Amino acid sequence: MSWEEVTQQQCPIARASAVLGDRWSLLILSDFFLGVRRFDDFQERLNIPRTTLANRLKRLQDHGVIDRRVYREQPTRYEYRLTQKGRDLFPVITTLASWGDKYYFDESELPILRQHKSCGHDIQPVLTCPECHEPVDADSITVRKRPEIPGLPTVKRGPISYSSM
Amino acid sequence: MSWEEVTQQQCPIARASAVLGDRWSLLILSDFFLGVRRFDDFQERLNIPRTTLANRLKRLQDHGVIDRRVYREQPTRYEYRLTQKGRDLFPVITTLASWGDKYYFDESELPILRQHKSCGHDIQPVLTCPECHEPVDADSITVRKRPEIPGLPTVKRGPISYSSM
DNA sequence: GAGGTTAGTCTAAAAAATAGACTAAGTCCA
DNA sequence: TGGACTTAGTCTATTTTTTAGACTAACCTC
Repeated sequence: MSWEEVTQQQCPIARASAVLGDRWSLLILSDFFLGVRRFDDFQERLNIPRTTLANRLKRLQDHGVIDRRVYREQPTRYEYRLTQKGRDLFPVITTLASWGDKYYFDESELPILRQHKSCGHDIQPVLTCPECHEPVDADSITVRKRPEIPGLPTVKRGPISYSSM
Repeated sequence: MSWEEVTQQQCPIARASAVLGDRWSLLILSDFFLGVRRFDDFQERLNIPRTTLANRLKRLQDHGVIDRRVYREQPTRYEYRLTQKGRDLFPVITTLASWGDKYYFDESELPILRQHKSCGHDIQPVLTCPECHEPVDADSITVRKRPEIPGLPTVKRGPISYSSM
């Protein structure tokens, strides 16, 4: 099974991995959320090989996560911007950063601080239920496959559980 | 700059990418949250090359995200389990799944449904401020570098903004 | 006209991923 | 006793991807 086929599966994580599943894409995205937009800025900040950066930006564009726009004529220069689809990755980057903060840094030594504009606190955002507003974690959620729908592909990778503990 | 060096940076996303930044790790993690624990089950569900799977499980172990335990003697058989550090990746996998659901599936055709045990609703969890409980997105957060601390490495990849719009 | 800026491309070498056969140490069945 | 099955991997050769770093194009500034 080729990587193309894997990422075409009936699985949102597979689709997302087609876009973000490599060494650099999460770091590039993270830099986008820190305001970076230009090729050479990404290249210098990340120390990413130029060829690889060009390929990654191309892929993010192809998937509609960023777009490229002219910011100066003569000579024509381009910069990259997050699309709405790209901005919607904010929760992913943020929860990943919180996890990294928790396991790799002391609380007093966090490299980047995130302040909630409206209330003024430095925060690590939490995942909550949109219906009852309680925090949710792995134990508070039950996953299940959607019922088979005629005409739609079968969900092959649903939840399982082993009989033994 | 080697990948080892990149992932050693003063940046939580870099540290996280050292663990998860590749084609397969997010998919493997996702399967862990669906209850999968055994080598052959991962291999069959994901169609991942056996060598690659062995390497990934090893890396996740090395980083303390999963551990390997005996579940049967004679012959000795091992299975893998998420550690607390691994379970703490739940928000990352969940927000990534929500993003994939939003952009790659119709609402009525989501492959996997997540039900909040306590309130019973099928939900897409939302990111909120732990202080004021409002939802947060990219626009509601201000990022800044931590002040320099003597004895600690400088934060090289802080937020930037360009003068022009 | 020398040097700088910017967004890339090109090439050869190194590293990583892949397919698929193979292994070890047992079990289960007849 | 032998044959098929189970399970968690390893081994090897090939293909794909990544990498370092030089180079380019088209303009600007001094």
